[in-house]
Amino acid sequence: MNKYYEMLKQQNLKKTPKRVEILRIMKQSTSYFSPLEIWDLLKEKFQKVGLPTVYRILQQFQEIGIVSSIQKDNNQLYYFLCSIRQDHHHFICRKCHKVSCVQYCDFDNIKQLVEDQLGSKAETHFLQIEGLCKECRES
Amino acid sequence: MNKYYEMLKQQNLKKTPKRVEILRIMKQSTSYFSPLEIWDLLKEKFQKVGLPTVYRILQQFQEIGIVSSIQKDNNQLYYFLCSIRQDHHHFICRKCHKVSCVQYCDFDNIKQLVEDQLGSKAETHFLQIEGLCKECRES
DNA sequence: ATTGTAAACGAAAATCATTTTCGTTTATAG
DNA sequence: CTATAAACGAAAATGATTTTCGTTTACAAT
Repeated sequence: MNKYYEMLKQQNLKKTPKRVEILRIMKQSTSYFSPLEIWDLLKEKFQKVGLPTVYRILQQFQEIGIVSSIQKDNNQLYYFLCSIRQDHHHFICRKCHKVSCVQYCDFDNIKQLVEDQLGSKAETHFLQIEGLCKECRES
Repeated sequence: MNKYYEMLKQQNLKKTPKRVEILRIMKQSTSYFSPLEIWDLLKEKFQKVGLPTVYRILQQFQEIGIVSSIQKDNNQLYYFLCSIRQDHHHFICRKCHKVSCVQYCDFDNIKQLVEDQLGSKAETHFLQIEGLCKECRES
């Protein structure tokens, strides 16, 4: 966890009990979480904790690169622990909601295609893959 | 527009003035629209038109494949006209919000990578590319 | 150890996009 | 022309996310 505490300190974010517990919760699981789910789990440890606190912390974690978010059709926020800096993408299991990093990025090729086809300059891209993870497809 | 009217008829959706006008508005532009923006433009033609109607029609258009939606950080809905059936992806200009289709899809390769790396079965994927379009980068 | 201060927090309310309900109107097939 | 399923508007509901603000806390400096 020291890596995360360092990242917090570098951004002038304090190592508070709520932040520590949210990190602990997210480290325990490979799934993505909604703010509400995190809140429910936080309440097991703290008698007083507000939902806005959860939203704030998750946003901050995303800003400093501790968590990433996934996109869903219902347009709600979901977060999972991922602080890999290298370009990569995520595979999400439809059934168990596990998130796995996929070491793959075709951005150089995409950039060139966009340049050739449209004359446009590609700056960022977002790729998300969904399906059934190894465990879920076997059961 | 006949193509769209055919698509409506096939799904038992009537060719109503509101649907016709929304199609006309979206055909006029290469940008994506929020439901609110569509509503504002609709109100120029109809004195009485509800925002839920706009939401309903855009949802239906998406379901039958007349429009696609894009993902933004603010988690709001944005739609643009696209009824290409072939696998492809979209380039979005950060500045003018124009959406262009990119004839490219690496899904077979992604499927194989996911299989090899994770043992998981990729079923769908979502790729969105952002940057500056030809016109905006030149100005 | 004490203190000053910026950061964090909780509670409550606000915001705001989106959806639902329901009674009325309309498109269109027969 | 009529029947009927679909569409619509108005109003209210929903529900996720954010803001405000007064209080508390972490922690660096003393």
